Amino acid sequence: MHDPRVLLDPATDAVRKLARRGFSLDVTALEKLLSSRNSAIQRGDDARGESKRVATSVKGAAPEERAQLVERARELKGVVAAAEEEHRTLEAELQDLLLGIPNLPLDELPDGASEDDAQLVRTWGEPPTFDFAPLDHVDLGERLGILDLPRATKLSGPRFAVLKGKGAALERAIARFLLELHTEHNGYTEFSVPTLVNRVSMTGTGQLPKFEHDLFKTGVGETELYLIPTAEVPLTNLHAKETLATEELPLAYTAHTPCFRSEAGSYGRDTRGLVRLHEFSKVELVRVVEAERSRAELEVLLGHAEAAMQALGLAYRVIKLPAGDIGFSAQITYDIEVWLPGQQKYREISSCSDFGTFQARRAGIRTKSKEGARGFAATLNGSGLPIGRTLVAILEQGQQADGSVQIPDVLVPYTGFDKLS
RNA sequence: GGAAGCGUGGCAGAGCGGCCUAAUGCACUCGCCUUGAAAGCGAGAGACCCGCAAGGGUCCGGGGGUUCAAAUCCCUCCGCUUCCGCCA
Repeated sequence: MHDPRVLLDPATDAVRKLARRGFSLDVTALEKLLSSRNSAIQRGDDARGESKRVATSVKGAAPEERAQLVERARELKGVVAAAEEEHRTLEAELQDLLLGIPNLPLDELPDGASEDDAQLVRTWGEPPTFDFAPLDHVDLGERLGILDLPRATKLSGPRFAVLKGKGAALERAIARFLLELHTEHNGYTEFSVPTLVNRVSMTGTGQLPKFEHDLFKTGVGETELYLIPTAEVPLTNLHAKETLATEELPLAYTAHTPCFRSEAGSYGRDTRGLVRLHEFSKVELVRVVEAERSRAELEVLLGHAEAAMQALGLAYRVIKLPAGDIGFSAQITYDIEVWLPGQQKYREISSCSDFGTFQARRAGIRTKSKEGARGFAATLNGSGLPIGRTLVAILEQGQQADGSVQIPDVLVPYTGFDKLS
């Protein structure tokens, strides 16, 4: 969420920036709403102040004076109530408006709104070449007997997966490897968090109110809870409505959780295999930092995600998304795309974003320096990595002529085997 | 699910409907003292909102009500604790 005064400051250049991502900001409406809200607050404050003074003077007043004072106090009570009511209404309107305005893309982002407009940052590793026709992960997985999609559909429907035997073991191994990499080498603290969260938490990170249709929701009696689409939600909201001392920043948190996505609007895309599921698991990285440091911290975060790719020996490239293609809460996003021989394409495997203070304002994550300076924190997050897509890449990049799959060396201590056959 | 109790400042803990602008202690910050520290003494200090500022307003778990006036009375919701029941 934006600070309306900053948004309206011409120096912010908000209208142009938001237009780059296809959002048209109605400055006049916002200005009008803000100033009427402020004057309602002022009127209420003034009346309440007088009301208090009058109430205090009632006690020692002479009887005839007293009646007059009480009369005046009754009047003021009405004024206060009216001003408060007006404030409440306008405040709600203002919040609705502000909650629907996306973050401002940084100027360094390329123009455009499609994947094709992304800017290539670098590539790492050689896409493997094969002297045979490489299979995709579904064919590989089924031949190896580690993947059972028909039964997943029987259990839950399309876009679910069942892994079996060494497939399940490999999934577990990937998760353990990633967690240990990030906790032992990259300085992250591991958390185990709820995967069902309330509406406030979903609003704090920006999934709500705009993207309700992307979420799975549960309802039992009066209780409504949402299934998290990413551990970003619980990890970032851990510090909602808290003031953090700047000395304890940056915070670096990780968690391995299931993620649930409705995938509304992606009908027909990636219907095959493990690439796009309603439920998958992911090791997520979250950083909470001082506002001025957020851009630099994004490079740090990206480095941690890349370190995982490199340790696994997976060929990938990094792209900077164009202004029109970044998520609602982000001000800049890098995607890591892994080479998938089965598709002969680079496909997204990790998204690393800097949210600036956008989420912190919504969630109320404040900072206070030793000198007493107060502000909002900046938040960042990135996948480090999603287990399913990583498994896809390992299968496809590691496949051999005989249909077996070579397991990356770093995973062998966790799997206990170095080959799927 | 049933019963009872409790929610006050960073923590602990007072608080007859109006002098609560919330006592006191601990912790904290800054002085004095000291070679340095501790102790002692003195002073100070919260958060949020409106305002360029001066300043004003709000905050005793949340919301509502009674009253000229609520931390204090009433209702309701939430959370915590204890006992019972149930349960992995």
